[in-house]
Amino acid sequence: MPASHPTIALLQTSSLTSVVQQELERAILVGEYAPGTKLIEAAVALQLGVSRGPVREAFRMLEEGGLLRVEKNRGVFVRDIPTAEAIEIFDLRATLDELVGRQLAVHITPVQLKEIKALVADMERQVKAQDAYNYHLLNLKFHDRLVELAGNRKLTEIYRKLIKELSLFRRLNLADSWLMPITANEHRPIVAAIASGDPDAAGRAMFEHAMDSKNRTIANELERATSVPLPVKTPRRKRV
Amino acid sequence: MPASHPTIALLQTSSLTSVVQQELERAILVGEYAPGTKLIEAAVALQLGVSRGPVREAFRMLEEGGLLRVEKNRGVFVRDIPTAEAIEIFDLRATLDELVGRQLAVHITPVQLKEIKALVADMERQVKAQDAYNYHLLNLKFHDRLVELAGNRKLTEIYRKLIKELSLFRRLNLADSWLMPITANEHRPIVAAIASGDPDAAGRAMFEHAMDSKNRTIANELERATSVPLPVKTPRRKRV
DNA sequence: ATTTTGTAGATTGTTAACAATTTGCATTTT
DNA sequence: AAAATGCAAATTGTTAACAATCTACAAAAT
Repeated sequence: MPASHPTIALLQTSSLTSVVQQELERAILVGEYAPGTKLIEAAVALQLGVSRGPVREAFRMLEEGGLLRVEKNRGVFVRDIPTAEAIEIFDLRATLDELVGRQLAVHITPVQLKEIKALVADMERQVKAQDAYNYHLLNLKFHDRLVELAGNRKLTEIYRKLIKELSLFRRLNLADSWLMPITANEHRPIVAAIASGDPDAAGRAMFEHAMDSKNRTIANELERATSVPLPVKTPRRKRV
Repeated sequence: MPASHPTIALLQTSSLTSVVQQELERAILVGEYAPGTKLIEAAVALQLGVSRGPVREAFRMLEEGGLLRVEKNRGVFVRDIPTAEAIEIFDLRATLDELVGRQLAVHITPVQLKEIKALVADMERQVKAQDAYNYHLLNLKFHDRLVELAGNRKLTEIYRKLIKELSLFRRLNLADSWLMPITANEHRPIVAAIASGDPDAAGRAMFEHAMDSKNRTIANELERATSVPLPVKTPRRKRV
């Protein structure tokens, strides 16, 4: 089977639906559509130059993926992850990270270990440079790569889905830049535990790191919620 | 907000898309559409008395849910979970079950414990009665309920998704009825560990049970695969 | 005989039109 | 003034038609 022309390969794999899905997902994750935003079929269709059919299909996929919320006859909205759900996701992620640590301690190769160490070093450079944005990107990359190296594709798939949902949690992403050095300090011990080949130690290190991250983020969030109680605009409901 | 008339509530919540989605999911999980089966839009639409639009939207949801596989321009198929993927799912489930055990050991109430014990007793009755089918249903219920009682809705959601995918793994469901008494014997120790309040013990019991189930199922599958090597009909691919 | 080519039918991808519901706002009613 | 009522516009739900692609099979070429 010869490698097809790139344009042909593109036409064979991507339908309008899939392109719309990817583009909407990108826009949501990057914050172009904030949580709570209503997405109007016709507007999206017009903007992307397609008809409403593919847009609706993409909506259904993103709904199933946890990024959109659909209210029948009323529209689809970018999901806003409530704190309670974020806590659940954090707990779940901690357990998955524990599994990742256990797997890596046993199966990681020297080459992979080197790659991970390079990421940690890179992050430490961003800390020194006070570059919260690039640190954030590298941190995502670091954890994503660890999961990937654990070698369980289903795990990777679910992990990524959880990360996407978390990114809709109050768009906290860059806001908490002052704890950058704190989280950074936990990365070397994690790598060391993995390198030591002790599954329990590596699992525990990953778990604790995830839970620390959870506690910091939630504490942060609760503080913000109490100090700046911006009035919640309740959307009008249908009359029953 | 007064409780609406049931018919009104139905009309407000369920669109054609959602009904088609649920009906297809039911049919797939119950085995009416075997893994590998091609689903033809027009045929499904005709059968359910709707147009192709809602069917396509339901297809996209089920694709995202892991029950269907879509090949552009060629159709959608009921997914056939390869053994490698089943192994991944089993491993993942074991870790999730471990989390469930840890949570339950700490948080389960006496009433809930009683409910679980009743399920175990019921299963033991099915073993005595040699009723593999009802045992299977109760076993699903048992584990599903444990996850539910762990109190993490995101965990429950993901767990159920994994179970659904597993049910597409060679439709093994009832086939391995002779190991019914084996798995049944592991349930009481699990409940005991949870009741003891020791998170590590309960987590370990759940994890081990899940891994045992994995090993039995995979061994079973491999054996069948080698003893009855029925020729795999390779579908015709497009010429490139 | 095997492979290639051509073509009709089946099926999927996409769009456009129509139907039903909701939303916003002016008007009326209390 | 506040609450109900009644449209018109906006938006979503659904269907039907059209376009593009694939599949199956027959005919032709090697």
